[in-house]
Amino acid sequence: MSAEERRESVVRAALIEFARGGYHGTSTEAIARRVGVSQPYLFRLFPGKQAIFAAAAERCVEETWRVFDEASAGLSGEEAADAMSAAYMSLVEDRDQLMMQMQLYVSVFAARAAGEEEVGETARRLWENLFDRVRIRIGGDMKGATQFFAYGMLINTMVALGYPPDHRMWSGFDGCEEPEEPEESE
Amino acid sequence: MSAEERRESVVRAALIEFARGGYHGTSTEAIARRVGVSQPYLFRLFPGKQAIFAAAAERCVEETWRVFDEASAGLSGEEAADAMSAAYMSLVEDRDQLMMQMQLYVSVFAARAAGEEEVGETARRLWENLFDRVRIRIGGDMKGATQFFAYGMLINTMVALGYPPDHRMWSGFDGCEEPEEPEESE
DNA sequence: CTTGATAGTGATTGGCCACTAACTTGGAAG
DNA sequence: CTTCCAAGTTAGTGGCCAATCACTATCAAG
Repeated sequence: MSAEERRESVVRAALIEFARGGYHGTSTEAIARRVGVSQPYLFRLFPGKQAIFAAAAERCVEETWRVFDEASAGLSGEEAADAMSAAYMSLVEDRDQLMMQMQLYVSVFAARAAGEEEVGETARRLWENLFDRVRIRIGGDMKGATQFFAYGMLINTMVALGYPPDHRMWSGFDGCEEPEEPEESE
Repeated sequence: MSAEERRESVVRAALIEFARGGYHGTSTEAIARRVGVSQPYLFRLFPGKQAIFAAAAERCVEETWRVFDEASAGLSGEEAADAMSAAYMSLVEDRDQLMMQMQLYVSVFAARAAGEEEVGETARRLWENLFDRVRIRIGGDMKGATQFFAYGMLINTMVALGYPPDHRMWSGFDGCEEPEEPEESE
């Protein structure tokens, strides 16, 4: 297998492992095992653990846009927004994709707290890119895009906590009806 | 200083450190240094690192509710929602509070991925508790509460990425006007 | 057959870190 | 003054983990 192909499979494996363990909670050993390769070989393909994480994070964002793009191809405005919402909802099945996003966010914060502000700049560029592409697809206004991403982030959170799809906590999304009486004592 | 008082200061220090480094990225040494105490003494006050993290996480959720409760005391409906939104926005200044939340979410996911589903159950109880108290305060409907939390999660994300308060990416929130032309080429 | 490049492994190491054990200090009660 | 307990420390240990080094295997070109 060529080095380039190996790198590709490393990125895929790393995305899964980092999504579950976070940067510090994931050993290069675990990634290597998932790839089916020895641990030292990772350091031939990438300069270090950080580089593997960065590659996985970038892949994660790219992939998210790919899902949105495919789902909303040829559409615009409300229709595009609905299509992308549905697509994101379907990503709930692929928890690792969603969790890698959150790992990216917290890792960026950690890097910034440690004084590495360039990491923050790179990450913001990536994020704004995704945000603006979605925004343009749904018609261009900030309010709509902001709302779209807001619900997306809540979905991420609820997936992290492990709410099953039929749980009452999902009932406040889009077209769901109210399942219970709002009158309760505190 | 009594053991109980020490425990209190450990929880405060741990919240800050864990917020920045995550569970695995934070050493007990760092927490002890912030408290101003030797590292082994932490293990007299708590059974282990996990317990310190759990205490910090619980504190974080409690504190969040305290902020909401204070801000919206005596109010209800729209007024309560607006007051709590403003309060949460002001929490942006206290990044550690917000980031500890995200760390809690990703840690819960990690625990669940490792097979410890009880952690997930506990966390969901905590979260639902907060959610429902907010929901009742703003009038009881799921849709409103869901929207409230959705924007909250987006705020967390943008704080993690380090967007300054006057950045254009904040312009899609509440009463902000559109600052630029939406017509752009992709 | 040899030469060289590319893919890959095994053994190791130095550093960090959670946690333990054994010791010290200070103050209040009798 | 002594006794005792609670608060706190110093020194250590075993385990994990990123990264390095030296080595092997395969294959294609000359």
